[in-house]
Amino acid sequence: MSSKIKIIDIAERTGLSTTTVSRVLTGKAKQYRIGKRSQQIIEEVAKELNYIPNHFAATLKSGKTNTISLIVPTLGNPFFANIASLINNEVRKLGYTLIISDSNEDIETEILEIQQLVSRNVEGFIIIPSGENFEHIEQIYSQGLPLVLLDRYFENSNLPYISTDNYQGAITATKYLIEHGHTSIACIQGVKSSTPNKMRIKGFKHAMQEEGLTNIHVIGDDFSVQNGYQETKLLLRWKERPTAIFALSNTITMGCLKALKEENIKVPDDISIITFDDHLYLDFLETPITCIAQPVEHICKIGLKYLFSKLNNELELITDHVMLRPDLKIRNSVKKMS
Amino acid sequence: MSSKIKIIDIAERTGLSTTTVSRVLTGKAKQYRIGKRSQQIIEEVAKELNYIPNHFAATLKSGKTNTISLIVPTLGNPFFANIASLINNEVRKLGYTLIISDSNEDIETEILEIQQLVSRNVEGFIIIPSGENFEHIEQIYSQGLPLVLLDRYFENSNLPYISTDNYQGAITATKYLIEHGHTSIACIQGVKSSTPNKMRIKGFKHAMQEEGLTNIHVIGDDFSVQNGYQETKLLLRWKERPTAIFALSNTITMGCLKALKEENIKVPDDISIITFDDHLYLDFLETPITCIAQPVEHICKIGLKYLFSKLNNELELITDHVMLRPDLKIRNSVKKMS
DNA sequence: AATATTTGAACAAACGTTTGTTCAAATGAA
DNA sequence: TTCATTTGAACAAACGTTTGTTCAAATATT
Repeated sequence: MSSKIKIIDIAERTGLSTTTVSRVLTGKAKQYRIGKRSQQIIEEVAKELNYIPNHFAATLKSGKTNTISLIVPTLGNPFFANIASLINNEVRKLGYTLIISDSNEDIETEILEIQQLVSRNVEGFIIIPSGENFEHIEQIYSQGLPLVLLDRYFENSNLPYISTDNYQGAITATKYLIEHGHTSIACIQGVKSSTPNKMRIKGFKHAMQEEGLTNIHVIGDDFSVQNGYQETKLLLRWKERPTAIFALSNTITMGCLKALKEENIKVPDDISIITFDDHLYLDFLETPITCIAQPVEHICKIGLKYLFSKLNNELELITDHVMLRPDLKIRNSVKKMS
Repeated sequence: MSSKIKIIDIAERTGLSTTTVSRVLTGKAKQYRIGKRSQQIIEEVAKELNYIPNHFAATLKSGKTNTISLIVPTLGNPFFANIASLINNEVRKLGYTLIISDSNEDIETEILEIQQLVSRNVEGFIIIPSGENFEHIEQIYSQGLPLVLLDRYFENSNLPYISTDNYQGAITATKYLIEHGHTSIACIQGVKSSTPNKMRIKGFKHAMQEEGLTNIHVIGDDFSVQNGYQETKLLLRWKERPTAIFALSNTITMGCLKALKEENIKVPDDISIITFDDHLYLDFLETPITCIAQPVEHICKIGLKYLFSKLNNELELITDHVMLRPDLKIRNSVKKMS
C-alpha cells in the first residue's frame, strides 16, 4: 500500500495552505476568492499526484456523503435486480452515489445492514423490506432520515411508499380467469406477511366472492421457485384438480412451469396460468404467460422523485402513499372454458 | 436529525472515559483489562441509547473498513445479478460488508466508481470490467489493493482473474452444431473488445476451420437483447439463410427468439440455436435451448477464496489465472440435419 | 513493612479533511 | 497621501473515533 497522497502533500508541493487546496478541490474557489493561478497549479499537482480525497475525513468533518442506499430482498430475483439497475442509473445522474445492499430476504440481515448504512452517514434510504417488522425502519425514519419504501410496505405504519395497487391487480387477474369460465382456481402465494401478498390475496378472495365463488384455494408461503414447484406438484394430486393457477410472482410461476413440465401437463390446454410480474422471457415460453405487469419504471422514478424532494427539503405536497395501477398483459396461458 | 449518540455521551453517562468505552465497544475489553462491571454498564448504556458508531471517525483513525466491493457491468443482466447475490451472501458470512456497484457497461462510470470506492477505503475489489481499458484497474492493483477479475479479463495484462474457458466452450458448442450436420452457422457476438467474446470467437473459428468449414459468419457487437434481435432480423434476409445460430449470451438469445417469433420461424425445425449462459427459464421456453453453461457458483467461490487469501496475506501459492470448464447442456434447440 | 506485580482505567495525540474567522497585501477612492 | 475596500490566502479549531502510553490503586510477595 503506497502511502497515499493527502491534501497536505499538495499544499507543500504548491507552497499553499491545506485550506486553499481543499477549497479549490471541492469547487469552492470562487466563493472564497482563490486566485486563478493558485487554482490552476493546485489542480495540476492534484492530477499529477493522482490525489484521491479521503472520504472518511471529509465526511467526518462535513457530515455530507452524497450517498443514498437501496436495500433489496435479493438480487437473485430479476424483479429486484431490475429495480436496482434502474435506480442506480437515475441516482448517478443526480450526482449521488448509490450503495446497493442485498438483505437475503432476512430481517436480521436487513436490520444489520441498516445499522451499517446509518453509521456510514447515508443520506437517504430506498427500502424493499424483507419482513413484517418495521420498527427498525420507523426508528430511522423518525430520526428524520429521508426514506421511501418500494413495492412492499406496511399497512399499520405510515412509512411512505410507492407500490402497485396489488388489490386491484389481483381482482383484474381473478376476474379475467372467471370470465374465461374458470371457477376452480388455485392461488399460489408468496410470503404471507408481506403487504403485496396480503393485498393480492384480498383481491383474489374479493373477486371470487363477488362472483359467488366460495371454493377458494390459497396455498404456498414463499416468493420462490421452490415454493411454486412444490405447491404445483401437490395440487396436481387433488381429487378435483383446479382448472387455473394464479401465481403471485414470476418466481412462483417458474416453479409451476417446472412441475407442470415434469408431469407433462400442458398450458393452457390442461391447466391455465396467470401470474403477477412481467418479464421478457414470459413472451417466449412454450406458452406465453398472461400476467399482471407492475409499472416498475414508474415506481422507481416516483420513488426517487419523492426521496430527493425530501432530501432537498422541498415542501411540495407530495402524498406519502402512492399506488400505481398494474396492467393486464394478455398472452396465451388462459384457456376459454366452455 | 436528532443529534446522534457519541462515545462521549456514553462516557459521561457511565462516568468512564471515552477510551474505555471505545475498547469495550470494539471488543478489546480483555486485551486492555477492563473490569467486568465497567464492561457491563457500558454495554447496557450503549444499547439503551441505541448507540451507532460513526464509521467515518473509526475508519479515519484505524484505517480499517472491513469492506470489499463488487463492480458489475449491469444488474439488469440476470447473469451478473446472480453473481452479485451469490457473492453478497458469501462475503457477509466472512464478516465483511459488500458494496455493490453497477457501472452501467460504461468505462467512465467504472473509473469514477473505483475512485469513489478507493476513497472509501475499500479493502478489496471484485470487478467484472466494462471495457477494454484496464489502466485504472492496474493502477489500484499496483498499489497493493487485493483485487480479482471475474468472468471478463484482459489478455495483455496479468491482473488475476477467475473465468470460464470460453475458448473451449465455444469449440464444444460449434462442434456440437457441426456434428448435427450444420455447416452454415451465424455467430452473434457481444462486445467485441471483451476477452470472453474474443475467446469465444476464436474457439468458434478454430472449430469451424478444423472441420474444413470456411464459410464463417460473425455478426453483432453487443451483449444485449437489442443486438440479438436486430442481427437475427438481418440474417433472416440473407440469400442463403444459415441453418444454425450460435448466440454468445443469454441476452442475445432473448433477442433472437423475439425476432424469430415475429418472423414465425420455428426452433429447431427452421433454424437451430445454441447459446452461452444457462438460466432456469431456458428449460421452459417453447423450445428448451441447448447451452454452454458457465460454472457461476464456482467462479464466485474461487474468486472470493483468492481475494480473501490475499486480504489475509496468506502466502499460499494460488495461481492468479483460473479458467473453469463450462458444461454443455443439451436440450432441444439443435436439429439433426440429414 | 517495604517492595513488586497486577489490575483497571485515563491522557492525549493522532487520522485527513472542512470551515468560520482573521489577516496582510493590493487596489481603489478621496 | 491617506483611508476604505477588495482580493487572496492562512490559522486553528473542529469532526468522533482509536491507540500507545502512562498512572494510580489494589493486591501479592518477600
